[in-house]
Amino acid sequence: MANPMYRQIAEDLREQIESGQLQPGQQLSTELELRERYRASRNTVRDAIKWLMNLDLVETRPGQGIFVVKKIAPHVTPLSGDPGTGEGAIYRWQVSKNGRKPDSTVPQVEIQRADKGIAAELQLPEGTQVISRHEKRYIDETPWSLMTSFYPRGFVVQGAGKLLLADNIAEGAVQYLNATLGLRQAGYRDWITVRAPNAVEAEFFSLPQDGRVAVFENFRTAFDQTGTPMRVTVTVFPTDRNQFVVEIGDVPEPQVRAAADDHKS
Amino acid sequence: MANPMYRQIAEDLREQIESGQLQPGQQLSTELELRERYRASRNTVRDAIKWLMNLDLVETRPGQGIFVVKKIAPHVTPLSGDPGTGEGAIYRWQVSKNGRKPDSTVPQVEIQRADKGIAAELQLPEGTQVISRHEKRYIDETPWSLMTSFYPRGFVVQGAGKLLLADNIAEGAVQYLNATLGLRQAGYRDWITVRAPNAVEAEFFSLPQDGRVAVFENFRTAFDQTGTPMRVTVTVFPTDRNQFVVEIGDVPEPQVRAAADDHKS
DNA sequence: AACGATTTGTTCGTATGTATC
DNA sequence: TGATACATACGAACAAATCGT
Repeated sequence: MANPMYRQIAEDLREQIESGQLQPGQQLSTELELRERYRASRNTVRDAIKWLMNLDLVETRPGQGIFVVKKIAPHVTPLSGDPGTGEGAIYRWQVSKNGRKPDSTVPQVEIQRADKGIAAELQLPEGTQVISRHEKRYIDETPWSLMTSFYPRGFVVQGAGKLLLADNIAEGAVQYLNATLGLRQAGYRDWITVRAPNAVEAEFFSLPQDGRVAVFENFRTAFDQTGTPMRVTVTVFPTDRNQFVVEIGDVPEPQVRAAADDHKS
Repeated sequence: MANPMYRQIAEDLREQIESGQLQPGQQLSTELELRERYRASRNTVRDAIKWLMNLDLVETRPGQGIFVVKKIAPHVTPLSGDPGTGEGAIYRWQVSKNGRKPDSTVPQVEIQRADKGIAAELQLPEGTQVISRHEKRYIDETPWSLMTSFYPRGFVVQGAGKLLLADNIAEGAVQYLNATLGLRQAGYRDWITVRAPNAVEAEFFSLPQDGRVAVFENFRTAFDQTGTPMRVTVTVFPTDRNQFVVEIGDVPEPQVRAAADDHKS
């Protein structure tokens, strides 16, 4: 009696879902049937469903019904590795190594004025022109991440003209900048946050319009051999299909592992 | 007209919040006033408020009113660093370096049977007894993270008896295991996921009971000089107050930086 | 292509409970 | 204690999406 009725209904359905009585993708009873089963009004049943939607356990489809959400098999992105490796090539390799099909759009290249955050990372005055290279990435045809790299505009006049071409740089941007400008990527810093998706991101990733499913935002600042920032890459990953690994020091070959939960009260 | 009324109301209020017209912590008009201002019923106004609550922009306090949420100043946890460093000492150092006050409970020690995930990480059979050391951590009196470390039970009979004491290990667990068992922490792997908090976590961190604010879950597996796992640490961090940095290769001194958003459509 | 049946989405009204000041 | 404000619950009506006939 302590809990309101809609929570009790939600708890009951939750147990059925988490016990596997209701399988992912399976349709549950309609609002009308639930109303009868729990002897509650339609609005109360709907409140229970909303609760479960917030927990990302069910989804509703207008005109069809209520369904247990199908969890997407996550992709694990390694954040550590050879500091001198580029982004594009290693992405495809990492994904296909796991037997999945990577894909990405042709880069969309623009010249923009650096906003405060990008300017600070690149150690340039705010408003300085920078080259922005934007790419949408997919795994098994599903939208997976949005990547945007920013380079100082000066790189182009110094001889790295390919940065302005809307085309994949075959040898990778890191190798290309090394060959043309003698810039060696000596290291990078990743800065990981979680936030609600904006409207564009929600649309692209097919996330609910409200903020239920969050996104990772990773700011990667790459430095050359002199410690000068040479690139900032901002990548957005939905948290429902992305995870990260970092390896520091000597770590043996990774093992296959399963998800685990609730280790400690 | 495309959007339902409650969304339009939510959008209007959202703009006022994000433009700074409504400051964090400030009280909004009451449901009654909003009902009159937007000429909508109370339920429609409440739907708009619910939408903003999902986006974590406002919070409601029964008997008081509706308030713009105060964002908590985030703490940034470095995931990279000396692979041989322990957890407890470096945590306090990292936090106080930023001028904030760290705090943590005395460890709560238990002997548990390893569940599937922990057993796999420690490369032990499922159900093997392990030592669990659980600690609650605070920053500036605010609950900040929940940490649980798991060690093989065998460490105790081999001479590392302090692991069973409900007390902070002054020199740090890593140094202690080195001194007693000759185990050197050669490296570790962090595996980062995001999920909805469970009831206990929501309670401890004062998060809403539904899954609106997610938590990071970091599985850290530490390996000794032979490549054998010696510890698994599971730490849970609310995403609304925690961020991470990883540095790979040569990275210059970090700079103070501000948040940035929406770099690319 | 058109229609009807089913199902969820939005909006209103109303009453009562509970928390805070 | 009373007034105020949000929380829960019921009922009702119409809109919009989907599917099968």
